[in-house]
Amino acid sequence: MTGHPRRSDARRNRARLIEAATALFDEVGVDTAAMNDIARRAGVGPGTLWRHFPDKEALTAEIVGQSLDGLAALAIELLDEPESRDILREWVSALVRHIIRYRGIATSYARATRTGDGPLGARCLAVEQAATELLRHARARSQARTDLTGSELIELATAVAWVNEMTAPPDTAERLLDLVFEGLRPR
Amino acid sequence: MTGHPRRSDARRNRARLIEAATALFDEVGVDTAAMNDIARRAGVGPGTLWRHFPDKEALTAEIVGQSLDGLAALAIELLDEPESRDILREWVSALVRHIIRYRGIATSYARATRTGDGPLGARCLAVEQAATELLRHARARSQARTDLTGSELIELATAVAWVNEMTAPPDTAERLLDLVFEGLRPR
DNA sequence: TATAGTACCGGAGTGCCACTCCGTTACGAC
DNA sequence: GTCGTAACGGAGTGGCACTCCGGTACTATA
Repeated sequence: MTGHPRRSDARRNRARLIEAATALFDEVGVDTAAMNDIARRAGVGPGTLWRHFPDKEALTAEIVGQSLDGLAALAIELLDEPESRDILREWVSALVRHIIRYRGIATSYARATRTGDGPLGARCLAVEQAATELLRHARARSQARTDLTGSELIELATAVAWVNEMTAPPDTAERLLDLVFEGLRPR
Repeated sequence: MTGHPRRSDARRNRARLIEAATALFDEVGVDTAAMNDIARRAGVGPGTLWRHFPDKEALTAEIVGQSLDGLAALAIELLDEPESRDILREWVSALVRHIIRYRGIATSYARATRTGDGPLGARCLAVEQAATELLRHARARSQARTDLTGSELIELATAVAWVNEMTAPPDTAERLLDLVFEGLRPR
């Protein structure tokens, strides 16, 4: 599946590109970071960047993918935790923090989750499955309404992350999550 | 404040530009519509478009502003309705539908609401005030939790509208609004 | 360890975008 | 009618994601 092993310079350049992109994404956000800047920072020509990653989303997926996989793994860990903890809420918080970490990524997520294809698509589906699993667990403990689906949960989490990206204060997200979980009506 | 009356050709071109932009925004969405295309459709040079509207957001504000004002007005109307109706929920639905109507507008809204300046800013502040007023009304009738603020309500509505823009089915919004209003927990 | 074959590289180039500048046109005050 | 100037048209700019191709350098083979 992975085909022939790549040439040594190709491997080296790929590593440099990922390193440069990670740094730039952290500094200025995914949507602001220009592909040419990433290439220059990696000490590599633009053409090289585009050969390694066919479009910007592919590069983004490479950078962000690992921590996305981490979210699916976190769900499995949490399912083994003691009963008392509200693991659904904890996991959604982690998801939102993850999206916020890379500014400008919420849009890519939403699109990838919807279509399910592209380099991000598969990972987003895995995250959605994790959500469904956590939801089943939470429902059994009366911590979530029974008609709520995994994709709805993801959609709301993504939406909260997006609006938090837009509005300056970064602690808004937790408050909004509280509102979404408990509802806008009085209890 | 409005200065000298404009020349006749200037007034005519401005009207044509607004007409063309409205049509194109409706057809392809605000973010996809290119300024040059709007100018060509209006039968006007690009320079003319840019003199009338200093940037794309100014044009957007002009097109979208009227229905935004309509939302503030709608709030006042609703406050006179009979007690039985859930006017907060109705108004938020209208807000979300309004944002969805022009694809790609949620981002501009979120930014304008946050900063409060720019041509959209003032109108967004008015909408936020309307939300605060409706919230006061709803709180008195136990239809909203007491610690919910107008800006939080707007943020959540904008977030739902945005995620609905991203995910294809346009009827998602009402379902997500239901979830947000009632909460993800069992009642 | 020289050489050939080719995987890979560098960077100029493309098309589209929002946005600017300036020489020219035509409106309307007199 | 004529003149000052508001307003116009459109070529131009810089930055973006993305492409193409002539040249470079890695590695399999001897």
